[in-house]
Amino acid sequence: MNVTFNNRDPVYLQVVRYFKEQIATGSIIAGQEVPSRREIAASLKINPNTAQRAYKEMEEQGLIYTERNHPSRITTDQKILNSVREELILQAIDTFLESVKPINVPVDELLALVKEKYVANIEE
Amino acid sequence: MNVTFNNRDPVYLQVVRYFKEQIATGSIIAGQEVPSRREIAASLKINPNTAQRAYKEMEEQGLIYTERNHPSRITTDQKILNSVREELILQAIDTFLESVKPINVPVDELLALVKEKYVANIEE
DNA sequence: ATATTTGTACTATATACTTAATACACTTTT
DNA sequence: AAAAGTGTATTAAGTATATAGTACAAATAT
Repeated sequence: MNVTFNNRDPVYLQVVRYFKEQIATGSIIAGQEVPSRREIAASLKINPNTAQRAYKEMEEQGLIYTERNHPSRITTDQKILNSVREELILQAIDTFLESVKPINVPVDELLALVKEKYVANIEE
Repeated sequence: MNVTFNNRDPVYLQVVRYFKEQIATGSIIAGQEVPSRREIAASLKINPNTAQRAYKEMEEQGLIYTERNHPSRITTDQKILNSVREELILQAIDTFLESVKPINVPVDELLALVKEKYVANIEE
């Protein structure tokens, strides 16, 4: 379990995002049990209430389900699971393009820079 | 004056960013007078204190300078001015790559999507 | 059966950001 | 000279997020 928090977004949303990333990469799969609220709070060093809030959010988005007083599990709804990866990528691109839009960067310059930094980033 | 705020970042930082974008695109130039705190607060419908905080931040970053009781002006330091565009672009790319890094998207797929969405975004 | 572990709920406090309302010294305009 | 517009500063209050501490019913493990 390896989550690096930023100070910008609410922690509970960053936790949700972490699970989405795990789903997107296939690191966690349909029906799999997720850590309890208290467990994940301890391992991420966050407050159990914050963990609860994250799980509640995931439940509302249909990512996990919970049977009364049983550990929560990743949904088995393949439709939802399959959409996660695309959702994350497209949303990242959207945010990115919105942020550079006001600067009028030519597409070629932009792609070249992204490519360059992508490679550099991997090598780190 | 056309600033669209999001609810994620502090308003004063979004104002700073707006001025950086204007500098990056050459819409405002070295030595140019900027609106007074009260003026920009009125036109952006934000609190004068928030405007003051944004200007104070810009002053600390060397983007504007203020002679006692005179309207603030864009710096004439070309070194600073020239670095703004690159700073904005590289920071956007950095944030973008950080956000997709955990998903392990192949560079080709990523570039293709960025290109596709870039074009689609312009046509809007 | 007892203890531990589930999920869930509630109240209180701390912090960061924003807004609100003034105030003051100095410059420019009238 | 008076009025309006500069930048700057201070204090107070509101909101969202995170933390802290506690509680309870139900399931599981011992």
